[in-house]
Parts: sequence; C-alpha cells; structure tokens
Amino acid sequence: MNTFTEENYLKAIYHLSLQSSSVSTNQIAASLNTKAASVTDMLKKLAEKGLINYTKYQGVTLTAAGEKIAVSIIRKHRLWEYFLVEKLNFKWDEVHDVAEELEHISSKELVDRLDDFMGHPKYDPHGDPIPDSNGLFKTHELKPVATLVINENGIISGVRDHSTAFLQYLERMQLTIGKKIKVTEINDYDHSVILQVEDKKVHISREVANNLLIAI
Amino acid sequence: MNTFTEENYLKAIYHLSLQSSSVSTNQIAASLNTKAASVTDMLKKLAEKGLINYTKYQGVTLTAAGEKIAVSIIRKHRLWEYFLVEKLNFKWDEVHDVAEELEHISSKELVDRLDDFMGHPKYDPHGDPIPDSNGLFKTHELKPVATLVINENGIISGVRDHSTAFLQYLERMQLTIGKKIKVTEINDYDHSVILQVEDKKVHISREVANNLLIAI
DNA sequence: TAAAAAATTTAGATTAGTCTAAATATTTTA
DNA sequence: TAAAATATTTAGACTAATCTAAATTTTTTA
Repeated sequence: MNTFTEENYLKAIYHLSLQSSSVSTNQIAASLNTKAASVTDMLKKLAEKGLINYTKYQGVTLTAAGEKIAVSIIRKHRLWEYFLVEKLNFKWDEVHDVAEELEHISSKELVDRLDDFMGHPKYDPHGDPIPDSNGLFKTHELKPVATLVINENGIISGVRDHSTAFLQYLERMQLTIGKKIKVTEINDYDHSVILQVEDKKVHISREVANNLLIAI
Repeated sequence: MNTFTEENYLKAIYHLSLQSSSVSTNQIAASLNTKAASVTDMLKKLAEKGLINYTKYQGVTLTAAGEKIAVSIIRKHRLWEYFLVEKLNFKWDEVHDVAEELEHISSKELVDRLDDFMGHPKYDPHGDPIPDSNGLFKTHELKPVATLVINENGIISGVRDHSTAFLQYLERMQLTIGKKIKVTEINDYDHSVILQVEDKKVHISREVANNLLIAI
C-alpha cells in the first residue's frame, strides 16, 4: 500500500501528463503547493518503488504500475463526487474537498460496490469520465464554447476550470451539464458570446467561453 | 484538526473508559497494538491539547472536548457501517475495517447528510447505538443470553464480542439482530444453552451465550 | 557560445509517530 | 513493610515528509 502523499503525487503527475508528455519538478511542486526540494525527495522514492520513470533533471513519466494507481484514485474521486451529488444532494461546487479525502479509502470492494449501487455512472458531476473497475474509460471529445460560430449549438458536457468560483458562476447562470446551448451573437471587440439557453439569453465573457466545454 | 492517530487514541480511551473509570497506559497500548512508550508520548500530546486529563503514572480520562471528538468518530464509524450494510450489501462481519478508515473523513456536513440519506438510524448493524449530530444517544439496556432462565425470551439486540469470527458464527446460526429467541434448555454441566429461534432449535455454548445480548 | 537566469538537486534540520533499552515509580506479596 | 514484580516514563534513535539554503545543472539570451 502507498501513503496518501504518494497517491497525491501520482495523481498530480497523471493530471500534468495530460498536458505535456514529461512532467517537471516545478510543475509538480506548484500543483501540490509544496517545494521543489520536497518533490525531488518524493520522486526518488516513487522511482525506487517502480511507479515513475525518473532521471535527474529530466522530469518524470508514470510507469504502467504508477498509472494504474493514479487511475484508481481518479476513479474513486469521481465516483464519490457522483455519490455526493446524486445521493447526498451536495452541489457540484461543494464536492471536491470531501472527495479528495474519500479517494484515499483503500477498499476496492467498497468502490466497486459503490459503483454498482449508483448504476455504473460514466461521468462525474463536472462531466469528467469515471474509469471502470478495470481502469478503462473513454474521454469524450470536448471543445470550448469559444470555438463555436454563430448559430452553432451544442450540449454542455464539461468544464476546463474546476474552481469553486467558476462552478458557482455557471450554476448561477444555469450553464450546467446537459444543457443545450446555441450561439446567437459573438462580440467582435471582446469576443464575448451570447448564448440561447432554453428560453433565456446568457451573455458570457471570452474567458468563460474558453472554460466551458461542449460535446463534439 | 487532529491527526488520524490522535483520533484513534481518543476513540480507544473512550471505549476503555466504559469499563473502568480511569484508563492505563498499558490498556491503551494493548488496544492499539503499540508500545507503552509510544502511548506515553501521545498522552503528553493529547494532554497538552486539552483532550485528556493525564497525571504521570495515574492513568487518563477524557476531558469534555476529548469525549466530544471520540463520540463524533464513533458516530461516523457506526453510520458508515450502517451505510455499508444497508446500501452496499456488505455483511455485518465485513464492515469494520472499511469503517475504521471512513470514520476519519473530516466533513461534518458529509456525515450529517449521510445520516439524513439513511433516515437517521438509531443502531448500527451490530446493535450499537449511533450518536445523533449533537453527540447524543441512548445506550439501550442489554444483557447476555446467559442470564436468562428456562422459558424466558428476548430479542437479539447486540453483541459483546465484535470479532469477525464471532459475527460469522452468529450469521451461520441465524442468530442475528432482531431475531426473537426463547431459552428451552440449559445444560447444568457446561452451562450451554438451547434456544428456540423461529422454528429451529439452536445449541450454543456458555461463551456464546455470554457474548450475545438481548434487550431488557 | 559564454554569461545570466531558471530549474533542480543536495545537505542538513524539523516534526509526528514509533521503537528499544534503561531508569523510575507503583503495586503486590510474602 | 521491604523485596519482587509490574507498570510507566525517559532517553535516544529511526522513518516519512517536509523545509531552507547552498550547490549544481540546464536553459535562455545577448
């Protein structure tokens, strides 16, 4: 078994790997709010355990074993988030911190039964895919609302920014997962966008349009 | 916030306090599978934090603050056990270890919503009372089956031994919480007891009769 | 392409929790 | 009630994870 800290490092490396193939010490330090020196120490330990490929000064990648652990933690995180929202009536902006704790509960039996209990959901409350008990999942293809042209429509299916502030903003604007939207106007000057959402018009900034994702 | 370890010490002290008013270093060491020297170190720390009353060589008691924490952990433990059995179909002998992990999830909001979700159960799968969100609970009065005389009956409402082995044995014998039993015979020689349970007779040893509890 | 800047690693400490072995206090018992 | 037995604490050490400051390597840039 691995410690919570090791699991958090693996998860951070996994997420960072989705952006750039190799992950740097400083990137990890920033994402975990810790210092580069601490990261170096942990990287040695994880390399020792065969969970990452690490060469001094050259950044890291996960090994198959490391990736498997990372994915299992992400599975737990997203399943718990789904549970919190669907069964316990938490809001989508309230679940992250609790799921950060729950994801470290070790019992695989527990997660698999929880998955059964909820009917094997495919996506979490933020639209992120939930790996199955074998670690398999399909990333559905998404693109920012900002890439749409006038009169194009789509279904809100994910967010690029998972911050509480952004989620609360979307909630307030009724821009939530599953909603059908249509671009009715794009402002040439500031690239802000006006959307038709159900029977309302919603005006969003370019920044919001970049962080709000629709299914392709 | 307190560490998992501190929480485990407080919980252990709480449980031991139910037997004897003051709890000794060795009792704690035994119950946590650790060494007396380690316990002494932790007792100093907990006393420092105002969670226990500790005088060298004199044993410890919980302060009101310490007891409050202990009870909140027990609440979480028992609610999770109930959830695991009632919602996820775990057996009553399978839930302890998972609940030992889940009880340290800190969110009070989570526990209270879980409690709502399950309809505020009063007892966990082993018949132990679940404290409410204010830490209040009533210990229902219980006595061992061994105290019954011939023709007395009662309802199985708890166990004194929570070990997997004992729980599995009871399960196999269909001696589970809520079952109505009647003593039909007591063996003078070994004090073993024959019970009428529904339409079956079950023969149990004195030891089992001592660890199986019925409501008074 | 050599100096400057940035990134990374190493060295040496610190804190939490644990341990063993030795010292001390309390309790038992003869 | 004094010796023996038992319980508890102290001293000193270890591991995991972290930090700061200094040293080293890599990258950038002029």
